[in-house]
Amino acid sequence: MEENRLKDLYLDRQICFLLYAASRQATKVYGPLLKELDITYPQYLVLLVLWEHKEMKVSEIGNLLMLESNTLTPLLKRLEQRGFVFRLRSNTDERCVTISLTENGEKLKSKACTIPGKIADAFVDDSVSIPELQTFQKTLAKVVKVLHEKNTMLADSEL
Amino acid sequence: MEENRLKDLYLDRQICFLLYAASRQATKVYGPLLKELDITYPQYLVLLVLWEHKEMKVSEIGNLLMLESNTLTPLLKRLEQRGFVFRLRSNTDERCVTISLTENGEKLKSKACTIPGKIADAFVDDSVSIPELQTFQKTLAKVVKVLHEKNTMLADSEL
DNA sequence: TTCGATTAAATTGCTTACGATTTAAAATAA
DNA sequence: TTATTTTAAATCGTAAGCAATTTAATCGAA
Repeated sequence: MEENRLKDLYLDRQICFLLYAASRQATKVYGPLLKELDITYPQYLVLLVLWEHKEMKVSEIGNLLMLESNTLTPLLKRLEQRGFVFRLRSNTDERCVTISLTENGEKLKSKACTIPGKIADAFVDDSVSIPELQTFQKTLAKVVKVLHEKNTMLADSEL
Repeated sequence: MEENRLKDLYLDRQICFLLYAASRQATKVYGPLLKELDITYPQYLVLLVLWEHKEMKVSEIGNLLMLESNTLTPLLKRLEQRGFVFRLRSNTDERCVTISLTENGEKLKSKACTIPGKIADAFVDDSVSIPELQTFQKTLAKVVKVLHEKNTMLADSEL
């Protein structure tokens, strides 16, 4: 009985470890590609948001990436120092900071557009078919949603 | 044509971002549970390995968790300072360091055995069925394997 | 046996992550 | 209007991660 529970502790059957490992391995696949642009994976994610939306508040970027200002502010300052983005405190609401792309930041988009294809190639393998990956992605999206809701619910209940 | 490729850049359809988000959200679910033991998630993973294997070299832990000494050494030193593990340089091969549990480290296991059940509950939801999660876990394991092989292959080819 | 390659950990430097707190502005209530 | 609360970023401290390098021990071929 108790022994059954202890078995659950074993590493190999834990979905959370697999997510943790998958995330790090996936990020590592980006390594050589992002190195050519001299940016990191989280920086790439922020740029993806800006390439799509042109201009966003820090909190809006945070909502999309599920990151908060304690992570984003230093990251955005680094992107600003590199000359990829502007950080401008809003006139209408001085609490907010609007992030927008510089010309160089905009230019990076054309260099980055070959990346998704190359990444997709890394996932395709004899052992994992495309339809399997599509099903996988759907469940993954639901898992993210469920966990995120659980976490934000928990955080709210503490106020 | 080109525009098609650019669409791929958009965030919402990228499996890598979902993995990145899922990993962080999953770790966050552990938060309150691990806080009671006063350990972090990566520390918990190392302890899982030791609870199962009693005694392991740093590199063996690294193989299981896909982490290297640059991450593990500081983490293990922290576990040592807290009195959960011993770090002992091997007599037969002084390059290796053997990690083993202290009595306190062993004791933590009984406190931790309720964690997996509680985590599993967080994944279960109306929108994600148990069979769906099982299928998901199988693909996830394959994805980790494929990506990891790709990364280590890439690293080896650079020597 | 000896010297060059390999291996295991550790170290260095930098960038995330994130809990907790702080600061300042805006919204709301009194 | 004024006081209180809420909100958005920023700040602080700590712990991962990881590329690149270093240190020291072992292996292996000449």
